[in-house]
Order: sequence, then structure tokens, then C-alpha cells
Amino acid sequence: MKLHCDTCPVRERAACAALSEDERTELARLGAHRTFARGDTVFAAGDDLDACATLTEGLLKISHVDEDGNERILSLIHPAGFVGEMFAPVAHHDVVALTSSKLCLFPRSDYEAAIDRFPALARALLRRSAEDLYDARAQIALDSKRSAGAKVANLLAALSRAASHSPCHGAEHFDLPLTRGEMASLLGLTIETVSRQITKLEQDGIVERTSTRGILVADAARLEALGG
Amino acid sequence: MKLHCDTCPVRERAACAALSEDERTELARLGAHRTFARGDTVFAAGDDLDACATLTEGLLKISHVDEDGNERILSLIHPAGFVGEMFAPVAHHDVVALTSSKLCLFPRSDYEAAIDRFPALARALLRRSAEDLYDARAQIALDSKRSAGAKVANLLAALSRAASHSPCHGAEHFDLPLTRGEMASLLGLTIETVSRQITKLEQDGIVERTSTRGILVADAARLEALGG
DNA sequence: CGTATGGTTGAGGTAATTCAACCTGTGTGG
DNA sequence: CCACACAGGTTGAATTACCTCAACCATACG
Repeated sequence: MKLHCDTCPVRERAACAALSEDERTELARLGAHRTFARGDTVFAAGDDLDACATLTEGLLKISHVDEDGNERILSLIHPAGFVGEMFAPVAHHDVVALTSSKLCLFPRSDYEAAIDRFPALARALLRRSAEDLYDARAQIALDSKRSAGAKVANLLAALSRAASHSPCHGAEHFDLPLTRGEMASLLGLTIETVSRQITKLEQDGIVERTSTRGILVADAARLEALGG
Repeated sequence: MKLHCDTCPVRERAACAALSEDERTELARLGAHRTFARGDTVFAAGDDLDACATLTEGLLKISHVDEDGNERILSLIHPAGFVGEMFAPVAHHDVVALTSSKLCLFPRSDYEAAIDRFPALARALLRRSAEDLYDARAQIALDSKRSAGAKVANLLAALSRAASHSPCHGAEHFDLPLTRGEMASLLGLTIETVSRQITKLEQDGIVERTSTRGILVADAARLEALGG
């Protein structure tokens, strides 16, 4: 499916935003738009990586299953995020849609050529990459020192922010895009612990469960304080 | 101090290796060589970032101290590694030398200009960045699922490999470049737990302590197996 | 309806933390 | 040269946060 950059919801934040009108038009010719449903695999670990992509709508997870079959979610990818390893022969990790998602897919060789041709694109990718690296390290910082309660609070706060259209404050009411199992896998906890921590947050009057997935943030300040 | 790329120990692996002879000469004119002693700060969190650097010798840590004053080591930087955030106005993290280290320092604006001028350099940095991201995610994968014993074994195995000049097998005998406290901070454990795990590895005949810092790997295979 | 999937809650076990004592090497000043 | 302080390291005992195992509940779906 053809690309429509004019109506792209992330055209000001994605890597391609760094390009001029003409350059973007040229790049757009190489790409294709595709929709993925929840659970669909975008890239599978071990696959030949012949494509890369920008996420325009939805939410992806990057995950790794170890030898025992346990899945660990390494990162979430939000709209404007870039996926696809440009320098690995095969994919290290699985990339799977957590919600109905739309991506701009590019053949890897074409994209590589574009990087060489457009320094602005290289810079933009470098910047994205640096941000991803920063996020990953922030994860690491969270991972160890903080208690299960802080991790869950932090995740809910982050998801609230992601659900909001405003950059400054989070959404008051939103649906969790992840199952308890996925949250547990992302935070390095068990399903039961995540469940208990959410119960605790509810008992303390910080959030309310409006449905199995629905969350209402009753006290955003305290939620941020616990997580941050 | 002037740069001597001809004798640089990482000239085949660092980002600048992607450049042609002429390009590298030009880049070299912008940089300066500097030596740091153990404990010296290369960049401090909050500093204006007006420089970036390639590590040629030694070992650095990237660390973060939280509001309570607890330090968490986010990553180690080995020779050929690149440090300095190109896109942040100020440094997010501290970068500190763990051993006597040598770096090639570049003014950030000059390096940015070089990136725009030399596509090969941009690619090389993108590649480094992708590798760092992969390493950070590997850390995350380790962080949660694995037991303290596995984390310590994994770290010793990694340090053994880093101490070796051969890429395929680790050094049999080496000195730990980190204190127990630094190991604990890197792994998200306590000093005591790290100490106990090393004691356990010694009791199991997998390593020997030749001095407070000296480690002799008695059974590399079993060490690797434990570390994953 | 019955089955599956996801979620909550409880009881009990355990690995890692916390708190605390003690050891070891190194450097400093009397 | 000894005394002492100090930082890093080891070891032990008690505590606790999280995990494991297990039962049960809710919603969706063929």
C-alpha cells in the first residue's frame, strides 16, 4: 500500500521528518504501508532482516525468548519509533504488535542507500538510536534498585503518558495495551506480583480499575512520585 | 596531545576505521589524545556536552546516581567504544575511568560536522550505537530472569574475555577492574551478595582468588555455562 | 454451555537484602 | 618502625520482598 506522508500522524517526529520535501517524496517511493493486528509478528528473531520500518500508529514490543522458553520484553516501541537492525545479518529479537499497528516498511538495502545519500537521515537515525539507548539504560536503572511497587507505578505512569496526546501530562483514563503477563515480562516480575501491586495502588487510592484493562489515574502526582 | 592513528590500538575497530586514509587524517587534526587515571571523570552528568570521544585503552563506566545518592552502573565501555551524547544538550550520565584509560577527544561541533561530511562515519557510529543498544538490551534480559549466581558468573566471564587479547577465548588469569561495590552496582545486587557468589564459585572450583582482585579461571566452560 | 485465556487472591518457601561484626592490606603520621 | 585509620572485602544471622504453587473468578468465544 502506498505511502501518504501528508496525512502521516508522526511525520513531524519520525526519522523521515529530518528530510526535505523532495527527499521525503523520494524515500516514500521506496516504502510501503502495512497494518498489523495485535499479536502479529513484524520481525521474528533469526529471520533474515531485509526490511526496516517506522511505526506510525499503535504499539510494538521487542522481546526475547530464552532457552527455557521464557519471554522477556526488552522494550516497547511507540509511534515514530524505528525498528529493524541495520547492521545485523539476522534479527536478534522478535518484534510483535501489541495493539493494532501501522508501519512504514522499507527494503533494508534501499534504506541503507538513502542513509548514505541523505546525511540528514543518518543524523535523525543516530538521534533515534541515541534516544533508544538512553531509554534502555533508564530501564536498567529502574530494573534493579527499585521495588516491584515502584516498577509498576512507573510503567502505569509511562503508559498513561503514552496514551495521552499531550506531551506534558498523562491521560487520566486509558486502557492498558499490555496483559498482566506482558507487564510482568517487561518489568522482570511475575504476573501475580504485578496484579498485587495494582491492587495495592487501588487500595491506596492512586488508581482505579474501570475494567480488566481500563485504568483511571486518581492521583497522578502520587503515581509519578512512586515511579519516578 | 596530538593523535597518532598509525599506532592506535583500536584503529581497526573504532568508528574512525570506516574512514579512508585521507579522511581519517583530517579527522585526526580535530582530535586530541588524553589520559585518565582510575576514578577520573571524563564527563559528568549535567555538564554541557561539548566533546565526544573514542576509548583507545582502558575501561570506562557509564553511571547514574539517583536522588538517594545510590550509584548504578549502566554500562561498561571497552576500547573502541564511543562516548558522548551527540544530541543531548547536557550529559545524562557520568562517564568515569575504571582503570587508567586513554581517549581520543573531539570537539562535538567538529565531530558533528564530520558526520555530515563523511557518510561512512555516520554509518560507523550508527553501527556502534546499534551494538550498544543491543548490549544494553542484553543487560536487561540478564537483569531480571537470572539469579545472582548467574549474573556474577556472567560478569566474570565477560571480564575474562575483555582481559584477553584473543577474541575467541577469555584470559585464564586476570585482575578485576572493578571493586565489589562496582560489580554490585553494575549487576543490581549488593556488595555482600557479590562477595558470597564469588566465594561460592571458588568453593565449586570454578574460579580461584589469587589476590583481592586477581581471578584465576579454573573451569572456563562451567563459568560460561553458569553465565548463559 | 463448556472451554480457554487472562486475572485475582492466598499460603508457604526462598533467594537476596539488611544489619552487623570482623578481617586485610595500604598508607600516614608520630 | 609501630600505631592507627581507612577503604575494601568477607562472613554470619535475621528479615523481607518476591516467587512458586494452587485455587478460584470473569470475560470472551466457538
